[in-house]
Amino acid sequence: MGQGGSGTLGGENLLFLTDEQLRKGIEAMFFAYRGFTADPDRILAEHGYGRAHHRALHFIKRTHGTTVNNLLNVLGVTKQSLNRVLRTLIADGLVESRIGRTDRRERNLYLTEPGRELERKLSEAQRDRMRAAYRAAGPQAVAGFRQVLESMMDDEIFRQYIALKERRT
Amino acid sequence: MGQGGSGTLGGENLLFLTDEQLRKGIEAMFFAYRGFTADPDRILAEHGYGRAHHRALHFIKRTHGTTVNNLLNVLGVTKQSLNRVLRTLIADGLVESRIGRTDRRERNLYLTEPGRELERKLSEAQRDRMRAAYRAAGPQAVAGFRQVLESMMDDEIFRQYIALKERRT
DNA sequence: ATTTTATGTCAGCGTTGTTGACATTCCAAG
DNA sequence: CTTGGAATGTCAACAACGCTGACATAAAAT
Repeated sequence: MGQGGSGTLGGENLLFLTDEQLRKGIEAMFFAYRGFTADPDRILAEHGYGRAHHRALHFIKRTHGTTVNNLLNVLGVTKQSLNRVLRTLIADGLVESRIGRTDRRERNLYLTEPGRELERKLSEAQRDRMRAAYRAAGPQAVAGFRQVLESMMDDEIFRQYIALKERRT
Repeated sequence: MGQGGSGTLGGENLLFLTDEQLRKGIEAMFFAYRGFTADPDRILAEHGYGRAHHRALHFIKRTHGTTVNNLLNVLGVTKQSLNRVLRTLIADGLVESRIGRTDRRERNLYLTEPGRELERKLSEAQRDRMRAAYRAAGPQAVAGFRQVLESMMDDEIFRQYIALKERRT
Protein backbone atom coordinates (compact mmCIF):
# COMPACT_ATOMS: atom_id res chain seq x y z
CA MET A 1 0.00 0.00 0.00
CA GLY A 2 0.99 3.58 -0.50
CA GLN A 3 2.82 2.83 -3.68
CA GLY A 4 -0.34 2.93 -5.73
CA GLY A 5 -0.65 6.66 -5.31
CA SER A 6 2.51 7.34 -7.26
CA GLY A 7 0.53 9.74 -9.40
CA THR A 8 0.92 12.41 -6.76
CA LEU A 9 4.62 11.76 -6.48
CA GLY A 10 6.00 13.26 -9.64
CA GLY A 11 9.55 13.04 -10.90
CA GLU A 12 10.48 16.05 -8.83
CA ASN A 13 9.92 14.03 -5.67
CA LEU A 14 12.65 11.67 -6.71
CA LEU A 15 15.04 14.45 -7.54
CA PHE A 16 15.58 15.27 -3.90
CA LEU A 17 17.37 11.95 -3.54
CA THR A 18 20.71 13.39 -4.50
CA ASP A 19 23.84 11.69 -3.27
CA GLU A 20 24.31 14.64 -0.98
CA GLN A 21 20.89 14.16 0.59
CA LEU A 22 21.55 10.48 1.03
CA ARG A 23 24.94 11.16 2.54
CA LYS A 24 23.35 13.47 5.09
CA GLY A 25 20.91 10.72 5.97
CA ILE A 26 23.74 8.24 6.37
CA GLU A 27 25.68 10.54 8.65
CA ALA A 28 22.57 11.39 10.63
CA MET A 29 22.05 7.68 11.19
CA PHE A 30 25.61 7.30 12.42
CA PHE A 31 25.52 10.24 14.83
CA ALA A 32 22.02 9.48 16.04
CA TYR A 33 22.82 5.88 16.81
CA ARG A 34 25.69 7.03 18.94
CA GLY A 35 23.40 9.34 20.87
CA PHE A 36 20.85 6.58 21.08
CA THR A 37 23.26 4.24 22.87
CA ALA A 38 25.23 6.81 24.86
CA ASP A 39 23.10 6.92 28.00
CA PRO A 40 22.68 3.17 28.46
CA ASP A 41 26.38 2.69 27.72
CA ARG A 42 27.25 4.91 30.66
CA ILE A 43 25.02 2.95 33.03
CA LEU A 44 26.31 -0.36 31.71
CA ALA A 45 29.91 0.71 32.22
CA GLU A 46 29.19 1.36 35.91
CA HIS A 47 28.13 -2.26 36.24
CA GLY A 48 30.96 -3.65 34.14
CA TYR A 49 28.66 -4.62 31.30
CA GLY A 50 28.53 -3.78 27.62
CA ARG A 51 25.93 -3.18 24.98
CA ALA A 52 25.48 -6.90 24.41
CA HIS A 53 24.22 -7.29 27.97
CA HIS A 54 21.68 -4.56 27.42
CA ARG A 55 20.34 -6.25 24.30
CA ALA A 56 20.04 -9.57 26.10
CA LEU A 57 18.22 -8.02 29.05
CA HIS A 58 15.90 -6.13 26.74
CA PHE A 59 14.77 -9.11 24.72
CA ILE A 60 14.58 -11.48 27.67
CA LYS A 61 12.22 -9.01 29.26
CA ARG A 62 10.25 -8.67 26.04
CA THR A 63 9.84 -12.41 25.60
CA HIS A 64 9.85 -13.97 29.04
CA GLY A 65 10.88 -17.59 29.06
CA THR A 66 12.46 -17.44 25.63
CA THR A 67 15.16 -19.94 24.76
CA VAL A 68 18.78 -19.27 23.92
CA ASN A 69 18.07 -20.27 20.35
CA ASN A 70 15.21 -17.82 19.94
CA LEU A 71 17.25 -15.07 21.48
CA LEU A 72 20.21 -15.42 19.17
CA ASN A 73 17.96 -15.40 16.14
CA VAL A 74 16.58 -12.05 17.23
CA LEU A 75 19.94 -10.63 18.20
CA GLY A 76 21.62 -11.86 15.06
CA VAL A 77 24.75 -13.16 16.78
CA THR A 78 26.18 -16.63 17.21
CA LYS A 79 25.13 -18.69 20.19
CA GLN A 80 28.72 -18.76 21.39
CA SER A 81 28.83 -15.00 21.53
CA LEU A 82 25.50 -14.77 23.28
CA ASN A 83 26.47 -17.50 25.68
CA ARG A 84 29.36 -15.53 27.12
CA VAL A 85 27.05 -12.64 27.89
CA LEU A 86 24.35 -14.88 29.34
CA ARG A 87 26.86 -16.68 31.52
CA THR A 88 27.86 -13.46 33.27
CA LEU A 89 24.26 -12.32 33.64
CA ILE A 90 23.31 -15.67 35.15
CA ALA A 91 26.37 -15.72 37.40
CA ASP A 92 25.50 -12.21 38.61
CA GLY A 93 21.93 -13.26 39.34
CA LEU A 94 20.25 -10.99 36.83
CA VAL A 95 18.96 -13.79 34.65
CA GLU A 96 17.60 -17.18 35.57
CA SER A 97 18.06 -20.14 33.24
CA ARG A 98 15.63 -23.00 33.73
CA ILE A 99 15.85 -26.30 31.91
CA GLY A 100 12.96 -26.69 29.49
CA ARG A 101 10.07 -28.83 30.68
CA THR A 102 9.08 -30.33 27.36
CA ASP A 103 12.56 -30.35 25.87
CA ARG A 104 15.34 -30.71 28.37
CA ARG A 105 17.92 -29.45 25.89
CA GLU A 106 16.40 -26.00 25.94
CA ARG A 107 16.98 -23.32 28.53
CA ASN A 108 14.16 -20.91 29.32
CA LEU A 109 15.40 -17.48 30.30
CA TYR A 110 13.84 -15.13 32.82
CA LEU A 111 14.84 -11.85 34.45
CA THR A 112 15.22 -11.97 38.22
CA GLU A 113 14.17 -9.00 40.29
CA PRO A 114 17.66 -7.41 40.14
CA GLY A 115 17.66 -8.12 36.41
CA ARG A 116 14.34 -6.36 35.98
CA GLU A 117 15.69 -3.43 37.95
CA LEU A 118 18.73 -2.93 35.77
CA GLU A 119 16.68 -3.41 32.64
CA ARG A 120 14.29 -0.75 33.85
CA LYS A 121 17.13 1.68 34.49
CA LEU A 122 18.57 1.12 31.04
CA SER A 123 15.23 1.34 29.28
CA GLU A 124 14.30 4.50 31.07
CA ALA A 125 17.49 6.22 30.03
CA GLN A 126 16.94 5.21 26.44
CA ARG A 127 13.24 6.02 26.47
CA ASP A 128 13.98 9.44 27.91
CA ARG A 129 16.18 10.27 24.97
CA MET A 130 13.73 8.80 22.50
CA ARG A 131 10.87 10.71 24.10
CA ALA A 132 12.80 13.98 23.98
CA ALA A 133 13.61 13.44 20.30
CA TYR A 134 9.99 12.53 19.53
CA ARG A 135 8.67 15.58 21.32
CA ALA A 136 11.13 17.90 19.64
CA ALA A 137 10.29 16.55 16.20
CA GLY A 138 6.53 16.17 16.58
CA PRO A 139 4.08 13.37 15.83
CA GLN A 140 4.19 13.61 12.08
CA ALA A 141 7.95 13.41 12.04
CA VAL A 142 7.77 10.38 14.32
CA ALA A 143 5.52 8.58 11.89
CA GLY A 144 7.98 9.27 9.10
CA PHE A 145 10.87 8.20 11.26
CA ARG A 146 9.28 4.84 11.93
CA GLN A 147 8.36 4.36 8.29
CA VAL A 148 11.89 4.93 7.06
CA LEU A 149 13.41 2.73 9.76
CA GLU A 150 11.09 -0.12 8.94
CA SER A 151 11.96 0.12 5.28
CA MET A 152 15.62 0.06 6.15
CA MET A 153 15.51 -3.19 8.11
CA ASP A 154 16.39 -6.50 6.61
CA ASP A 155 12.94 -7.83 5.90
CA GLU A 156 14.00 -11.35 6.70
CA ILE A 157 15.25 -10.60 10.17
CA PHE A 158 12.30 -8.42 11.02
CA ARG A 159 9.66 -10.88 9.91
CA GLN A 160 11.45 -13.54 11.89
CA TYR A 161 11.20 -11.41 14.98
CA ILE A 162 7.54 -10.66 14.48
CA ALA A 163 6.79 -14.34 13.88
CA LEU A 164 8.68 -15.16 17.04
CA LYS A 165 6.63 -12.83 19.16
CA GLU A 166 3.40 -14.18 17.78
CA ARG A 167 4.44 -17.77 18.31
CA ARG A 168 4.91 -16.99 21.96
CA THR A 169 1.30 -16.02 22.67
CA MET B 1 9.64 26.39 8.41
CA GLY B 2 7.14 23.85 9.56
CA GLN B 3 8.02 24.28 13.20
CA GLY B 4 6.03 27.46 13.66
CA GLY B 5 2.74 25.61 13.64
CA SER B 6 3.14 24.13 17.10
CA GLY B 7 -0.32 25.42 17.92
CA THR B 8 -1.76 22.51 15.99
CA LEU B 9 0.00 20.05 18.29
CA GLY B 10 -2.29 19.74 21.27
CA GLY B 11 -1.89 17.71 24.42
CA GLU B 12 -3.39 14.66 22.79
CA ASN B 13 -0.36 14.49 20.56
CA LEU B 14 1.80 13.78 23.58
CA LEU B 15 -0.38 10.91 24.71
CA PHE B 16 0.88 8.70 21.94
CA LEU B 17 4.25 8.58 23.66
CA THR B 18 3.44 5.48 25.63
CA ASP B 19 6.25 3.25 26.79
CA GLU B 20 5.08 0.76 24.23
CA GLN B 21 5.40 3.27 21.41
CA LEU B 22 8.83 4.26 22.62
CA ARG B 23 9.88 0.64 22.88
CA LYS B 24 8.86 0.05 19.31
CA GLY B 25 10.94 3.03 18.27
CA ILE B 26 13.92 1.68 20.19
CA GLU B 27 13.67 -1.72 18.59
CA ALA B 28 13.16 -0.19 15.17
CA MET B 29 16.36 1.75 15.68
CA PHE B 30 18.20 -1.43 16.61
CA PHE B 31 16.98 -3.48 13.67
CA ALA B 32 17.31 -0.65 11.18
CA TYR B 33 20.87 0.08 12.17
CA ARG B 34 21.73 -3.53 11.52
CA GLY B 35 20.20 -3.33 8.07
CA PHE B 36 21.93 -0.02 7.53
CA THR B 37 25.39 -1.52 8.08
CA ALA B 38 24.77 -4.99 6.64
CA ASP B 39 25.71 -4.29 3.01
CA PRO B 40 28.93 -2.38 3.67
CA ASP B 41 29.88 -4.99 6.28
CA ARG B 42 29.76 -7.70 3.64
CA ILE B 43 32.00 -5.74 1.28
CA LEU B 44 34.39 -4.85 4.07
CA ALA B 45 34.66 -8.48 5.12
CA GLU B 46 35.81 -9.41 1.61
CA HIS B 47 38.70 -7.00 2.01
CA GLY B 48 39.49 -8.01 5.57
CA TYR B 49 38.29 -4.72 6.98
CA GLY B 50 35.69 -3.77 9.57
CA ARG B 51 33.21 -1.02 10.20
CA ALA B 52 35.88 1.21 11.66
CA HIS B 53 37.67 1.26 8.32
CA HIS B 54 34.50 2.32 6.57
CA ARG B 55 33.98 5.21 8.94
CA ALA B 56 37.55 6.39 8.48
CA LEU B 57 37.30 6.21 4.69
CA HIS B 58 33.99 8.03 4.74
CA PHE B 59 35.15 10.99 6.77
CA ILE B 60 38.54 11.25 5.11
CA LYS B 61 36.70 11.56 1.84
CA ARG B 62 34.30 14.09 3.31
CA THR B 63 37.06 16.29 4.70
CA HIS B 64 40.07 15.84 2.47
CA GLY B 65 43.34 16.63 4.17
CA THR B 66 41.89 16.40 7.66
CA THR B 67 44.21 15.58 10.53
CA VAL B 68 44.14 12.54 12.79
CA ASN B 69 43.02 14.76 15.63
CA ASN B 70 40.05 16.16 13.71
CA LEU B 71 39.07 12.72 12.60
CA LEU B 72 38.96 11.18 16.03
CA ASN B 73 36.83 14.04 17.32
CA VAL B 74 34.28 13.29 14.64
CA LEU B 75 34.44 9.55 15.08
CA GLY B 76 34.32 9.75 18.86
CA VAL B 77 37.06 7.20 19.46
CA THR B 78 40.51 7.45 20.97
CA LYS B 79 43.44 8.25 18.78
CA GLN B 80 44.99 4.90 19.65
CA SER B 81 41.96 3.08 18.36
CA LEU B 82 41.82 5.15 15.20
CA ASN B 83 45.52 4.74 14.67
CA ARG B 84 45.31 0.99 14.32
CA VAL B 85 42.75 1.36 11.56
CA LEU B 86 44.65 4.15 9.82
CA ARG B 87 47.86 2.15 9.95
CA THR B 88 46.36 -0.70 7.95
CA LEU B 89 44.69 1.66 5.47
CA ILE B 90 47.98 3.46 4.90
CA ALA B 91 49.93 0.22 4.65
CA ASP B 92 47.45 -1.06 2.08
CA GLY B 93 47.78 2.12 0.07
CA LEU B 94 44.19 3.31 0.48
CA VAL B 95 45.07 6.38 2.50
CA GLU B 96 48.00 8.74 2.22
CA SER B 97 49.37 10.50 5.28
CA ARG B 98 51.37 13.67 4.63
CA ILE B 99 53.23 15.58 7.31
CA GLY B 100 51.59 18.94 7.92
CA ARG B 101 53.18 21.95 6.27
CA THR B 102 52.45 24.55 8.90
CA ASP B 103 52.62 22.15 11.86
CA ARG B 104 54.91 19.23 11.33
CA ARG B 105 53.30 17.27 14.18
CA GLU B 106 50.09 16.93 12.24
CA ARG B 107 49.37 14.38 9.54
CA ASN B 108 47.05 15.35 6.72
CA LEU B 109 45.02 12.44 5.42
CA TYR B 110 43.93 11.82 1.84
CA LEU B 111 42.33 8.97 -0.05
CA THR B 112 44.43 7.47 -2.81
CA GLU B 113 42.74 6.31 -6.00
CA PRO B 114 42.24 2.75 -4.67
CA GLY B 115 40.95 4.30 -1.47
CA ARG B 116 38.43 6.39 -3.36
CA GLU B 117 37.37 3.30 -5.23
CA LEU B 118 36.63 1.25 -2.12
CA GLU B 119 34.92 4.20 -0.49
CA ARG B 120 32.72 4.57 -3.55
CA LYS B 121 31.77 0.91 -3.45
CA LEU B 122 30.86 1.09 0.23
CA SER B 123 28.94 4.34 -0.12
CA GLU B 124 27.01 3.07 -3.06
CA ALA B 125 25.88 -0.01 -1.21
CA GLN B 126 24.77 2.09 1.72
CA ARG B 127 23.16 4.75 -0.43
CA ASP B 128 21.27 2.10 -2.36
CA ARG B 129 19.65 0.86 0.80
CA MET B 130 18.99 4.36 2.06
CA ARG B 131 17.49 5.35 -1.28
CA ALA B 132 15.23 2.29 -1.31
CA ALA B 133 14.04 3.10 2.21
CA TYR B 134 13.48 6.74 1.31
CA ARG B 135 11.51 5.83 -1.79
CA ALA B 136 9.38 3.31 0.03
CA ALA B 137 8.57 5.79 2.78
CA GLY B 138 8.11 8.91 0.71
CA PRO B 139 9.43 12.48 0.97
CA GLN B 140 7.39 13.52 3.95
CA ALA B 141 8.50 10.51 5.95
CA VAL B 142 12.10 11.30 5.06
CA ALA B 143 11.78 14.79 6.46
CA GLY B 144 10.43 13.36 9.70
CA PHE B 145 13.12 10.74 9.79
CA ARG B 146 15.84 13.36 9.58
CA GLN B 147 14.16 15.54 12.19
CA VAL B 148 13.96 12.77 14.75
CA LEU B 149 17.52 11.61 14.10
CA GLU B 150 18.87 15.10 14.53
CA SER B 151 17.04 15.49 17.80
CA MET B 152 18.47 12.20 18.97
CA MET B 153 22.10 13.14 18.43
CA ASP B 154 24.31 14.41 21.14
CA ASP B 155 24.18 18.11 20.41
CA GLU B 156 27.74 18.57 21.49
CA ILE B 157 29.21 16.06 19.08
CA PHE B 158 27.08 17.24 16.21
CA ARG B 159 27.88 20.89 16.61
CA GLN B 160 31.53 19.99 16.81
CA TYR B 161 31.27 18.19 13.50
CA ILE B 162 29.45 21.04 11.81
CA ALA B 163 31.98 23.53 13.12
CA LEU B 164 34.73 21.30 11.84
CA LYS B 165 33.36 21.21 8.33
CA GLU B 166 32.97 24.96 8.26
CA ARG B 167 36.45 25.58 9.58
CA ARG B 168 37.79 23.62 6.66
CA THR B 169 36.42 25.90 3.94
C1' DA C 1 67.50 26.87 26.69
C1' DT C 2 64.36 24.39 29.22
C1' DT C 3 59.86 23.13 30.45
C1' DT C 4 55.18 22.40 29.06
C1' DT C 5 51.75 21.21 25.73
C1' DA C 6 50.03 18.98 21.51
C1' DT C 7 50.13 15.39 18.00
C1' DG C 8 50.71 10.96 16.70
C1' DT C 9 52.71 5.91 17.41
C1' DC C 10 53.46 1.53 19.89
C1' DA C 11 52.08 -2.00 23.49
C1' DG C 12 48.86 -4.37 25.97
C1' DC C 13 44.03 -5.24 27.86
C1' DG C 14 38.70 -5.99 27.71
C1' DT C 15 34.36 -6.63 25.23
C1' DT C 16 32.13 -8.98 21.80
C1' DG C 17 31.96 -10.72 17.41
C1' DT C 18 33.67 -15.25 14.95
C1' DT C 19 34.57 -20.68 14.04
C1' DG C 20 35.64 -25.34 15.91
C1' DA C 21 35.06 -29.13 19.19
C1' DC C 22 32.09 -31.29 22.31
C1' DA C 23 28.31 -32.89 25.79
C1' DT C 24 23.54 -33.61 26.29
C1' DT C 25 19.04 -34.59 24.76
C1' DC C 26 15.57 -35.76 21.54
C1' DC C 27 13.77 -38.42 17.85
C1' DA C 28 13.59 -41.66 14.17
C1' DA C 29 15.20 -46.09 11.95
C1' DG C 30 16.16 -50.58 12.50
C1' DC D 1 15.77 -51.29 22.79
C1' DT D 2 19.52 -49.56 20.55
C1' DT D 3 21.83 -46.81 17.56
C1' DG D 4 22.71 -42.82 14.59
C1' DG D 5 21.64 -38.29 13.40
C1' DA D 6 19.84 -33.65 14.46
C1' DA D 7 19.15 -29.95 17.70
C1' DT D 8 20.48 -27.31 21.77
C1' DG D 9 23.66 -25.35 24.53
C1' DT D 10 28.75 -24.92 26.62
C1' DC D 11 33.82 -24.42 26.40
C1' DA D 12 38.11 -22.80 23.90
C1' DA D 13 40.62 -20.00 21.06
C1' DC D 14 40.98 -16.19 17.65
C1' DA D 15 40.00 -11.42 15.35
C1' DA D 16 38.15 -6.60 15.31
C1' DC D 17 38.04 -2.60 17.76
C1' DG D 18 37.00 -0.11 21.77
C1' DC D 19 40.12 1.45 25.96
C1' DT D 20 44.45 3.28 29.05
C1' DG D 21 49.40 3.93 29.56
C1' DA D 22 54.04 5.02 27.91
C1' DC D 23 56.59 7.41 24.70
C1' DA D 24 58.78 10.14 20.58
C1' DT D 25 58.60 14.32 18.21
C1' DA D 26 57.38 19.03 17.28
C1' DA D 27 55.58 23.41 18.78
C1' DA D 28 54.87 26.86 22.18
C1' DA D 29 55.67 29.06 26.53
C1' DT D 30 58.70 30.60 30.17
